[in-house]
Parts: sequence; C-alpha cells; structure tokens
Amino acid sequence: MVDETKPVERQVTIEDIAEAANVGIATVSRTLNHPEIVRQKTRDKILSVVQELGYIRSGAARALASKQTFTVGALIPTMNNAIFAASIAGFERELSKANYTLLITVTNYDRDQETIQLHKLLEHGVDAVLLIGLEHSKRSYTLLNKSNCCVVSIFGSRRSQKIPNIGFDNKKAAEKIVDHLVSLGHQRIGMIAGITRHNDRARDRKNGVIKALQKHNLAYHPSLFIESQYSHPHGREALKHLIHQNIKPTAIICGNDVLAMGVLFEADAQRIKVPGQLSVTGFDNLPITGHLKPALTTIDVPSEQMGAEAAKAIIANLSSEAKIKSRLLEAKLLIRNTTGPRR
Amino acid sequence: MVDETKPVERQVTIEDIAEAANVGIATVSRTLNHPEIVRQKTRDKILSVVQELGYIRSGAARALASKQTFTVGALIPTMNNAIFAASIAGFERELSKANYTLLITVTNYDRDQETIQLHKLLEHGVDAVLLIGLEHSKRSYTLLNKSNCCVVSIFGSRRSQKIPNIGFDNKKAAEKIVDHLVSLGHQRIGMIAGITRHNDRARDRKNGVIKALQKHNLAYHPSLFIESQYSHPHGREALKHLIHQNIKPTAIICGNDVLAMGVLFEADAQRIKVPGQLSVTGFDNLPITGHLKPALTTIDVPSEQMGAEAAKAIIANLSSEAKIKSRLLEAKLLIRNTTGPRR
DNA sequence: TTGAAAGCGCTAACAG
DNA sequence: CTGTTAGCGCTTTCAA
Repeated sequence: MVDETKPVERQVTIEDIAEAANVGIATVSRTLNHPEIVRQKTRDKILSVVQELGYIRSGAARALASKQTFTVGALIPTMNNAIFAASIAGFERELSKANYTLLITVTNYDRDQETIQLHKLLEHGVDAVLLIGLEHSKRSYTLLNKSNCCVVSIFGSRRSQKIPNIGFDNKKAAEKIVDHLVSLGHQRIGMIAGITRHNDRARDRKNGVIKALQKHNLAYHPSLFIESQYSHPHGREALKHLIHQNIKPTAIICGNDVLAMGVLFEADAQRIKVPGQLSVTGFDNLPITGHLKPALTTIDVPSEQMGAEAAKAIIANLSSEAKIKSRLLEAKLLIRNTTGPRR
Repeated sequence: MVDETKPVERQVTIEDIAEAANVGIATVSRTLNHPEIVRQKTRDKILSVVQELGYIRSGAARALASKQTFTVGALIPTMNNAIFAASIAGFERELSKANYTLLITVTNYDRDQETIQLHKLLEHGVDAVLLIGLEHSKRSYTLLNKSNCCVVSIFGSRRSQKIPNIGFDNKKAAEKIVDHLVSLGHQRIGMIAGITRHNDRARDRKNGVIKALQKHNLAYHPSLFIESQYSHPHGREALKHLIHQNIKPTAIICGNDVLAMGVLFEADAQRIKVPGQLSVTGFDNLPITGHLKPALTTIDVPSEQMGAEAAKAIIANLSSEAKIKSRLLEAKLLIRNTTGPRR
C-alpha cells in the first residue's frame, strides 16, 4: 500500500536535476556556472529540467564549497540621510549588475555597534565590505585585517593606505566655502558642524573651516562654532543659539544640507533675511536644495558616484585581484542664492 | 628543513577551537548556540579560545547544516524615496535586534527585475522576504509559494490573504483628502498621481480620489488627472501642465510629498498663491514638509512603523511559527497650511 | 565532455 | 553534559 502521508516538500537539489537529466551532478554544476564548457545538447536538456522542476540553487552549499557568497556588506551610520541613500543606491545598482547582493547594516554612528555588525557580516561570509569614512575602531580594523576580506571606504578625505578610499576632500571643500564667504566680505563666520566625535567627515569639514579662517587672518570665535545632530529641528535650534551670542555672525556654514535647511526655516520664522542679513551654506547638495527659495549655496558631493565607483572597484578586485586604489573625486562649490555680500 | 613558504592563512574552524579547547566540535557548537546546556567551565574555556583565535563562524556551513541563514531579504522599488528609507530603517533596526541581517535589492519599479531579484534572494536562502505593496508578478508569487519562504508586504491597502500585509488604506486616505478639500468649498479638483501601472499604492490613491469625487457629486475631469514620476521636477512640470488646461483646478492632490513640493516650488515661481489661489496636498509626511512655508497638508504615513512591525512579525513567525496576520495601520490626514477655502 | 568522489565547516541526532 | 558521526548541497579536482 502506498504511503499516503503528504511528503514534506523537500527542496529540489542538484541531484534531482542530474537524475532527471540523466547526467552527473558535476555536469549540472558546470552548466550553471560555466555553460561554455558543456555540450550544447546536454546543457539544453539540463536547463529545461531546471526550469521544469523550479530548481533554486543553495547559496549556502555553493558558498561552502566555493568560498564565495556573491554578497557584499555595507556598514552605514544611518538610513535617514538621503546622502547615504544615494550612495547606497549607486552601490547597489552596480553590485546588482554583477550579480552581487547587498547586505546592509546600520551602525547609528556607534563604533561598538559597528564592530559587532562587521563581525556579523564576516560570519555571513561577505566577499567585500563597504565602510563610510576612515575612522573605525581598532577592533574593526583587526577584524578586517585578519579576515583579509576586500574593503573599501567612501566619503573619506584622504588617499588612505590602510583602507582604499573613494572619497573627496571634505576639508578642502569646507575651505572653498570660507573662501567664497570671505570674498563676499564676511568676517564673522559661524558654523553649525555635525557631531565630530568618531566622525572624520564632520571633523574634516570643521577643521577645514577653521584652517581657512586662519588663512584669511580672521578670528575663530569658538562661541560661534557648535556641533549638532543632522536634523532640521537641530539646525533651527542651533541658529537660535547662535543669534543670541555676543558676537553676531554674518554668515553660517552648516555641516550638511539638512542643518542648513533647518537654519533657513528658522531664519524665515525669525524674519532674518537670507542672504540680506545672513548668509547660509550647506553641504551635500540634496536634490531639494536647488528648488528652495532662496536656493542653497552648498557643496556638490558625488555621493551616488562614490557608491558606484566603490562597487566597480570591488567587483574588479573580486574578479581579477585588481588592487583597489584610493581616489579623491571632485566636490564642487555650488554658489546659489543663500550667500551674498556682507550686510 | 622547515618549510619557509608563508602558509596560506587558513580560516580558523570549529575543529581548531575544539582541538585547542580539548573538547569535541559538538561542544563548541553547543557553546555558541545553546550555551545554557554546556557546563560553565567548559564553556568559559571554549569562549576564551574562540576569543584568542579570533574565530569567525562560517555562515555558509551553518546555513547548510541548519537550513537557516538568519538573513531577511527586502525588495524595494527605489532607494531614492525617503519614505522607503524610513520603512527600511525601522525594519533593519528590529531585525538587527534579533540578530538577523538584511539583504536589500532594488527593483526600480520593474516587475521582471523584481522576480529576478527575488530569485536571487531565495538562492541566498533568506529566511523571509519583505515586499512593498501587494501587486507582484505571477512568477514572483509562484516562486514565493513553492519556496514556502516567510513573506510580508508593507504599504498595501488590503488585509490580503495571499500575502500578509502590514499597511494602511491608501484609498481611504485619499478620500479623506478629498473630503477635506470639499469641506473647504473646492469643486474643481485635480490630481498629480504617481505612475499607477504596476503600482497598487499609487492606483489606490488615485481611485480613492475619484471615488470620493463621485461621492460628493463632483465632476471627475480626466484632463485634470495626470500621472507622473515621483520627483520635484516632475511635480513642477505637472503643475505647469495643469494650469494650462481649460478647466482650472482650485486644488491639486499630489500622489506623494515630493510631487507636492515640486508643485509648491513651481507655484511660487509662477506667483500662484498657496493656498490663496490654489490648495495643494501631499502624501507621506516627510520630515521636511512640516517646516515648509506654507507647511504642507498631507497624509501621515506610518512608514517606519510598518517596517518595524513587519520585522517583528517575521521574527515571531520564524521563532515560533506564529502566523502573520494582515493589519492596517492608521494614516491620518494632517491639515496644515497649503489647503484653504476655495478662492 | 563528462562522471565519481572528496571535501567545504557546521548542526543535530544518537550514544555514552 | 559531552563526543562521534552522518549528512546539508554544492564545487572542483582527477580520471576516463
């Protein structure tokens, strides 16, 4: 008598395909991975069986046998910043073209968290890792090092040796902003920087501003420099704070566009004319900033490009050992309408 | 003579740990997966060896042996929409808490692409899949079905049977907007909807508007309804187009906030007073919309919450077979300042 | 061109 | 509580 119990839907395996196609499993494997070395007829037969049985290869088994997962991990500080979203979009697009899949983990700007997440990515066997910036915990570096997994960083300011970096010069970009402001006659320049602790990009931008101030023989007023989280409300609060200082800034440089927009909103609420009474600058060039009224003067950060280039470099490295070279891309100053002559 | 060639850095395996700790590999495995059933002393010894040797478990081997990868895949239309970013952020946060890792793939609103990506996720052995909306290709449904992988959808409007959905009623939300506009006296209402083809959310919103118009016995002017990609420039163009129609709308409902902002920017450029001459509404409640001047009347979509709830449901299902129930969350109308009495 | 067979590193019975 | 061992499904020599 036939066993009537419904069989557990066993996964279709390479053996099922081999059997149904009357070939060895090695031939099935070859057909799927190196079709060119299998005779056309055999291949067609196998492929049709694959189709018919709805065979889905086991990535785990493939990874175990071949030491490759075709996955790449990304460690990003937050998803709530369009600038990272743009980079990841470019990154994912290129990875996807080459049939890699992206594993994303969010660190919330927490280095311990980052190390933990990195460990997790490594356990998953990612073929490469994408990092933001060049400042990471020693433990992360150690992990990366002994796992000798392919790594790339984006957004960093230096042609780093430790980790190949595809970034741009945050510091120089910040200097350009100051140069521009100074050329407009501004002397009392304030800054709402991002939180610089454990964030090399924010720190480079801040240092760039300070350095440029010195270059122009302008005073650096610590009371005019504050650090703030990247959010509209924080930008608004920061402006309120700054305008209550003894020294009144005529221009405010913001660590990113979100802060700058917050400043713009608050200035509007306080009836402070921009750029009439106050010049404001951002950093990132988010899509919306060009539509604002007045349009925001900012730095055009090649975010999508960095992501895409990083992916291409990783793919090249993975498929041909091509060493990844650090590279700094262009970050242009976009002079729009939130900056004007000193009042 | 000693072999001086540098040995290939062989990966540290569970056997190395077992040997160094003088135990069997099973005990190492237990220590890592079910510490409570291992004697304290043995466990400590093993853990210290793990630390010392910098052991990283092989996810591939674990997955192959246990049929679980502790990864979850997400298929999203695009990364360039903050609303999805917010959902993914909530989703990732909850997954991460439960030690799952997120695999992201972008479909670009392309169903064939979606099926291909889904297939790839399945090959990677994801324990669950997150989908946006309820409209997917037949092939995707087939794939999901026979892989009997855990699935959840977010953003959809129905308590679906085929796929558990944690969403909100897009149609009803759209109706609320019309009700609001009608209560302000508007009769000639136009709409800039998203592209509705293969997008149930966009279509539900559009249909909701049309249905509500009928409910109020108002004419549905097809010439006042256009579909457009979600971008500021597209929103601007759409407004230009609408104001050149014979019938002039006194209110324009936008398929999302990005379109609405485009309309606001263009209205400003054309010196059309909002809401004086034209009322405008959005959909999503992006963080910036409350800061705009005038602040945008929109629908508060629980994007982050949907993502977080979806993750929790998946985790519960994976760890206890708890069936996932479809659920519709609240999406409130946020009346702000871009809507006013008909001129 | 193809097949047989040896692992890849781990989990989970099973036996002790 | 712990060790032994049989796979998990695939890739990749090695032979044929």
